[in-house]
Amino acid sequence: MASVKNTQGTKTSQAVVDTAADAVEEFIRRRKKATINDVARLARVSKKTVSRVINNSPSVRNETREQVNDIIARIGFRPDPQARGLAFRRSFLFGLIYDNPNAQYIVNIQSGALDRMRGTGFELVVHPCDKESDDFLEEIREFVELQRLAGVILLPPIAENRALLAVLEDLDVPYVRVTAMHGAENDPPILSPQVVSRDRHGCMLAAEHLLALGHKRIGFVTGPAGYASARERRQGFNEGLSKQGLSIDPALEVEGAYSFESGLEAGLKLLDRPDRPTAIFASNDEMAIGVYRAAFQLGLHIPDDLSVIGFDDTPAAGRVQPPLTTVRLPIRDMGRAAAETLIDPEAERRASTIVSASLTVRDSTGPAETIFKP
Amino acid sequence: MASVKNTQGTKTSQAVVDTAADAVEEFIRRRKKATINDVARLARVSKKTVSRVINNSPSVRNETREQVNDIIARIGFRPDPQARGLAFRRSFLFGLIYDNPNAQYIVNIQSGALDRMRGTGFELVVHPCDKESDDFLEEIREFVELQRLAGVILLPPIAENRALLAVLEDLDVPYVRVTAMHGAENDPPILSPQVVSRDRHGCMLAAEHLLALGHKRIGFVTGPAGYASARERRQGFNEGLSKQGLSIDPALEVEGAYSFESGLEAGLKLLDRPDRPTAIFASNDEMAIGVYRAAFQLGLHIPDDLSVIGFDDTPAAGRVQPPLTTVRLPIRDMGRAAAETLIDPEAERRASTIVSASLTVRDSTGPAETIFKP
DNA sequence: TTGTAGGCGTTATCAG
DNA sequence: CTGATAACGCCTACAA
Repeated sequence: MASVKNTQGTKTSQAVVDTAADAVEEFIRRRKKATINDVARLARVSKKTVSRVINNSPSVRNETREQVNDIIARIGFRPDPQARGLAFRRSFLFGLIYDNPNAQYIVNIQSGALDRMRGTGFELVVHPCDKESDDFLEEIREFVELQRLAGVILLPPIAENRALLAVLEDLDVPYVRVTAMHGAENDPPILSPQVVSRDRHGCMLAAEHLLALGHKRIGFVTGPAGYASARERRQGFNEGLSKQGLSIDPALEVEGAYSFESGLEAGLKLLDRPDRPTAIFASNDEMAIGVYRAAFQLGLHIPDDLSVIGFDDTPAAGRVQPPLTTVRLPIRDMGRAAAETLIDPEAERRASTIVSASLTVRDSTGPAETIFKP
Repeated sequence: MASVKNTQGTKTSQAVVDTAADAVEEFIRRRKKATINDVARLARVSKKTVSRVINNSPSVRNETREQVNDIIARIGFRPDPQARGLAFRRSFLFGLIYDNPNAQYIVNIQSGALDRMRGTGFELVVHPCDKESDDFLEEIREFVELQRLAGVILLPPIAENRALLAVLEDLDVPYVRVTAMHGAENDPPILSPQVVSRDRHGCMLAAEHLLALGHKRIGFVTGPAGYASARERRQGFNEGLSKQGLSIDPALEVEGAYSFESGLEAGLKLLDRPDRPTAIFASNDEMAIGVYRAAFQLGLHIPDDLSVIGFDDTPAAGRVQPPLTTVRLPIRDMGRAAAETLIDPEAERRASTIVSASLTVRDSTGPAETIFKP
C-alpha cells in the first residue's frame, strides 16, 4: 500500500517525476504483467485516458499522451487482446479458411499474410474445411461467430462459393477473397474485397511461348469445372492461341482435377495416339508433372518429343527432370495483400488488389521442329 | 419486457415447462447470440449454475443440469471464448510455433492437430519465426504471454532449443515438442511432453534394404549438424549397416542442409569420381531429389547405375522419375498426437508419444550387381 | 481534455 | 447444491 502522496509544498514537476519514477521501478521489480490500471496509477491519470492513448484518440493533450506512453514503455504494458476483444465485441484474430490440397500454396499465403500482420497485434487462426461436408456453411458460421473474427481470408476454391460469402455478409465480418481475376463470363463478378491474380495473362504468355517455338498441335489439360482459376486459365490460354488464329482443339482437351493422377491420366489420353500433340499445357504443376509421368511411360522425351508447361511454379517445378517451364504467381505477395486489405481501415474501397503472373521458362519446352519425323 | 411470471396456482411442472417454452421460442425468434444470462433466465437458475454446467462441475443436481443443458441446446448457446478466457486468465488458443521450410510438413502437422482439435473449442494460431533473429526468444515470449495461449506445439528444429523451452517453462504454458526420438548421446534428453518419431529405426530399415540389394559402397548425405533428426538418422543408418559389419564410410559422407541444392552438391561430390558409391542415402527427400539431379547431370541412371533413398515420403517422392524409395513418417498422426497431448488433462504424465517410421519402397533402389562393369 | 459509472460475458469467492 | 457479488482488463456513454 505504499501509495505515494504528493506533498503540497513540493509538487514541482521534478518532484512528481521522482516519486513517479520510484513507483515505476518498484512496479518493474515485481515484474508482473501490467494492466491498464497500473499504467493509470503510475501515470496519475484515469484508466480511460490510458485507453484513449492506446486507441489513438485525438482528444488527449499531447503532454498527457507522452506521459502515458512513457509509463507504458517503461513498464512494458501491452493491452490484453482478450479483454479488449470482449469490450470491442470483436477479437484480434484473422481466420484463414480454405479447402485446398496444395500445401505450398497454403503455407505461402500464410507466411505472406503473417508477414504483413507482424506488429499489428493480429494473429492468424487457420481453419481448413471440407466444402463437400453437409455442415460446411454452418461449421464456418460458428467458427467466425464464436471467435468474433476481425477478418477472414478465403482461398480458392471456396473463395468463389457464393453461399459462403452470403454467410459472411450476414455475419458482418470483413473478408477478402484470394482468387483468379474474373474475366467476362456468364455469371456476374463478385464485388467484395479481393486479391486477384492475372491467371489469364499468365496463360496467354504460356500460349505465346509455345507458339513462338512453332507448336501447332497443343494439348490442354483443364482444371476442374467450376473452379474460377480453371476457367480463367483456359480462357487465357485460348486468347494466347488466338493471336495466331488458333484455339484450343476440343479433341486435344482433357479435364483434370488439379492432381498428379489426373494429370497422368490426361497425359496418357493425349499422348497415346499417332496424332499426339507436340506440346501440352497443364493448368497446374501437379498435373504437368503427371504429364511427365505419362510421357515417360510412353517413352517420350521432354522436351525433344514433347513440350510441357505447368502453372504455379511450385518448388517441385524446379526439381523435376527436366525443370518445368511454368507460370508463376506471387503467392506470398497475395497473402500479404490479403492481410493488408483486412488491416487497412480504408479497405472499404471494396477494391481489388491485382497481382500479375509471369512465365518462368525452364527446360521442359523446346522448338516444335525437332519433333517432325522425316 | 414480456417477462413471464409464473402464476402461483398453476405452477405444476407442466405449466413451468410451458411458460418456459414460450419464453424460449420468443428468444429464438429474435435470433441474437445467446449469453449465459439468457440461459440462466430461461432455465430459471443463476448464471453461476449455468457456468457450473458448462464447466462440468460435479456439484450440480442432475435435474438442474439437464434443465440447463436443455435450454442451452434449444437456444444454441455457446460460451464466448473471449469472456471465458478473460475470466480464466487463459485463452483457448494453441500456438503452432516453427521455423521450418518444409511446407508439406507444416501443413500435415497443422491438419493433424486441427483434426484432433475439432469440436474441443480450441483453435490453432500459427506462428512461424526466425531462430536466427536477435529477438527470437523475446518475440515468442510476447506472443505466448499476450495471447495467454492454452498450449504450444513446437516443431523441429526449434523443438530442440533449450533456451526456448526455458522461456516456455517460465511462462508456465503447456507445450509439446514434435521431434525425432532421442538416442543415447552426449547431451541429456529433454524431459518434457513430446511426440517423437523413430527416425533411427526408419533409417535402419533403409540401410538393411540397401544391404539386401547387395550394396557395399554406400554414400550418406547427412542433415545439418545440430539437428536432432540429422543425428538420429545418421545413427540409425549406421546401426543398420553395422548388422553386416559395415558403417558409414567417412569418405562417402557429406553434410547437407536438408535442401535440394545441398543435395545436388552432395550428390556431385559423391558421384563425380571413379570409385563412386552404388547407392546413396540422403537424410531427406529434398536432398535425395538433389541427388537425382546430380545423377542426371553425370549421366547416371537411377536405379541401374545408382540406388537412392530419401526420408519423409513427401508427395514429390512419388512423382519424381523414378519414384523415390523413402522412409515414411506419419506426420499427420504426429500433429494429432501433439494436439492430444495438449488437450488431455492427464498430459502431465510428461510422457512421450512414439510413432514409428516405415520404408516405402519404390523404384529408385535396385540390386547392386547390375552396376558392376565387367 | 479528462474522469465516472457501467457493461462486455464469463468465472471465483463465499455465503446460504 | 445454489446464488449474490465481485472480479477479469478493457471500452462506451455520458458528464464535468
